[in-house]
Amino acid sequence: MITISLSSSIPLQDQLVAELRRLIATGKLSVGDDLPPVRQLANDLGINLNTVARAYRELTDAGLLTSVRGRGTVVIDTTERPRGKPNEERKRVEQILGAALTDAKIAGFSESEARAMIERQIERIWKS
Amino acid sequence: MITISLSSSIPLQDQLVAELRRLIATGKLSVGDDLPPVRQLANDLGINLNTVARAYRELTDAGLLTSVRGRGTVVIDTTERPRGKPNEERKRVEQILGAALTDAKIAGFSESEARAMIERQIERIWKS
DNA sequence: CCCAATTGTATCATTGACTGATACAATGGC
DNA sequence: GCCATTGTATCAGTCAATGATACAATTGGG
Repeated sequence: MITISLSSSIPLQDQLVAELRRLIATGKLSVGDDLPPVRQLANDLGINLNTVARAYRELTDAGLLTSVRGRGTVVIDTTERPRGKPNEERKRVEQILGAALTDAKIAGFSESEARAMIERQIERIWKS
Repeated sequence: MITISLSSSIPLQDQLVAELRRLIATGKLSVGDDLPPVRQLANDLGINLNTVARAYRELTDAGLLTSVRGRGTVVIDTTERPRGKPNEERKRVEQILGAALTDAKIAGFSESEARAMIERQIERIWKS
């Protein structure tokens, strides 16, 4: 269900966060669902448990998950759809985004690779 | 002509390479054009001369520039679109994605709104 | 009630990429 | 030949990412 690339230049933690965001955004994970314990997921993916824990922490800080020691990590929010905005403006921005993503696909990038790049850019643009 | 962000999380060298690629791809730099000496450009941008030299070197290795000690750096090819190096390609695509998302933010869209639009485009581009 | 298993968290060390300071080497004009 | 200009090489410092390990809280079985 969750796949990451150990050889990618994209940090493992970022890849994992992107994967989890994708699962939540696409409904593969719903409110109330339990996530695997950090040790189990870390073992399955072949990475350190801290890397998983930090990914969980990042999404917890973002308000998507909640973690309780000894109990586990649960989905508590599935990010909502956008509210109204001028339709033209949305179409324009969406077209630019679509062009950029199309470029990414033509360049040979997979969906998850594109998602990882998107996460990095969102981090840079909205959170720094 | 060349602008980079000192506070960005994207490495300066990568930003500079992307900028130079952009100038070459858009015809702002043509075959035979001289690039600024590494020290001058470094001084203009407020960064280390090595960072500029490494960016030049990267594009030289890619076959777009030629550098001769004591003489300078010149554009020798404007047609090349290397598909070979996934890492370089990734940074190029990431820059385009970043520009699109920056546009979205300037247009007033929130992070979650941007994510929703991204989901829609990914659905369209990769899954249909 | 205890204790052991389970689970997330905190701390410290290591590694590698990025950047910079400085010295070196080649080219060309005078 | 000299020297200013230009790219290159070498070394060091910083920081993010990752990992190894120990700690702390919760749960459930006896």
